[in-house]
Amino acid sequence: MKFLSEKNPDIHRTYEIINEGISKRAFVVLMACCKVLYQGRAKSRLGSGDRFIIIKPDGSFMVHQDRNLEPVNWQPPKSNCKASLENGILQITGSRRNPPESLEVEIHCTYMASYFIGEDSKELEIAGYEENMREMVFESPELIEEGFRPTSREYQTENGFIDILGKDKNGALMVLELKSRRAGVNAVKQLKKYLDCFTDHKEFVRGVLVAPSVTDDAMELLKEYQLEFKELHPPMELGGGKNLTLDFFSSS
Amino acid sequence: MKFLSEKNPDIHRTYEIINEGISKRAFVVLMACCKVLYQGRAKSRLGSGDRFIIIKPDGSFMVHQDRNLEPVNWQPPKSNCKASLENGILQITGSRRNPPESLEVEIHCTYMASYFIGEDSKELEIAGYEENMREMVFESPELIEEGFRPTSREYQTENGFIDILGKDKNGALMVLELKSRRAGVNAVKQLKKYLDCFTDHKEFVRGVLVAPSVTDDAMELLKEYQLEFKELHPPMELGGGKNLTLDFFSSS
DNA sequence: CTTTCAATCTCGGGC
DNA sequence: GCCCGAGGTTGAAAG
Repeated sequence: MKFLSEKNPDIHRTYEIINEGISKRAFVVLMACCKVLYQGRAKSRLGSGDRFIIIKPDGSFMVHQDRNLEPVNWQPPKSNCKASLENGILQITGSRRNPPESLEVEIHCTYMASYFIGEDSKELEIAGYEENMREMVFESPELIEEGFRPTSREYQTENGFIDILGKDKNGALMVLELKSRRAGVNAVKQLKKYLDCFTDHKEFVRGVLVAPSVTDDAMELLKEYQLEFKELHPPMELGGGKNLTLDFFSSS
Repeated sequence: MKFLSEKNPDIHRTYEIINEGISKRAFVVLMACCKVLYQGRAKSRLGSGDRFIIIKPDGSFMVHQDRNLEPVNWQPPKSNCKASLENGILQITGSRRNPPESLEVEIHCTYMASYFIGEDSKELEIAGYEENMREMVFESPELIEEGFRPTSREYQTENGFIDILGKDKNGALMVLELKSRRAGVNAVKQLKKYLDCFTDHKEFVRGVLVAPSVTDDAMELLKEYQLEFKELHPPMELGGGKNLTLDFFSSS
């Protein structure tokens, strides 16, 4: 890991460090007093204050305040980040063509300027998504109910894609809408829309909302529409089959 | 701005810096080789690599890789962040009760450890759909009231930018605050702040909140401050992003 | 390239 | 506190 970090660099030195970091495709990090202007999909302005600025090697560009998880302003990966120093004014500009937009950060004073060239080849392994739930239901249909047989996933209707289509033990058609987290009224409305595609169907079609839980409003709406709810939690198992919790911190 | 930054601190020193930073409610920043485990709404694992770690005073906790805008793992504001050093293993844990979840970062080696205590009182001012409303009012001032003449938009005061400044048919100054959605008490307070910039003005200054509707609380506050409300709906959106793109090209 | 949709979405506002 | 809707959503996958 190569890196450089300086405290209280002046404007010119800050300019040098930023350029060096960007040209070396490093992780550039500043703590500085700045003001920010964004123009593009919308338009925003942020007055002067102390903030944290990050430029990643992939072109991601962020300005973080001391609050909130999200950056107050940003540019996505692949944006073109450049520093400029004109008439004694230091500015970092991140821009892109499609959509046309730019983020301008004017730096008044730098407390710390750094860049890092690190190594990180690991990718995140994650579980607990709706897709994991879909797989689980296909592999173990009895989790929905005894005798359930899924026939197709992502079944296309004129009102969108049905998560899972199947039949119950009596041969009645079942439409499943899956949610990986607590489901609200929107999920019920979505399910209802799918069922509306089967109004000309001869027999009764069952609609089932499958989620770890539902809001009270959603449960009421389910009853009103004569739909069902099946409690099911998304699987939380990571690949490899190892016992993650026990092995994780003792394995290195 | 107070801050501290050290290069290549050992595990014990890193532990001290993190604790000091958190206890002082500072912006804590690390560049370190680490591995990460998350368990809660979902579950994830990230093997060892060089990453950037941020703990904000509000409890926001992030782990950034050298790619992507979003952190690879995180905990939202108000999470409880603590460092622990046991059996020579340094770990930062961010957790919360509702929903129950935790993020554990095990640090193997630190390249840089810092904390910053900055000042930043400014809030982001953003103009999206409000922008269209402003244009509409400028083109058809009679929508506000008969005889209204807008004089300037984005008028700068020490308390921020006034959406529209103008005069009524009697020549009295009018400060307009636009909201594209139902306005709450915050909008009223904002308007009041702008009016406070005119306390030394000889004549009475009218403050008008322009929005499709207001909450009851906001309406009460308006009366208390002797401010006015004008119902106005934002222009029908014809695919906001595309409009913006077209404007961008035709104006340059 | 565009379109679509889930997300540990986040964030703010109302209730 | 829960719930709902918006977002410069982001990001990934599929067409």
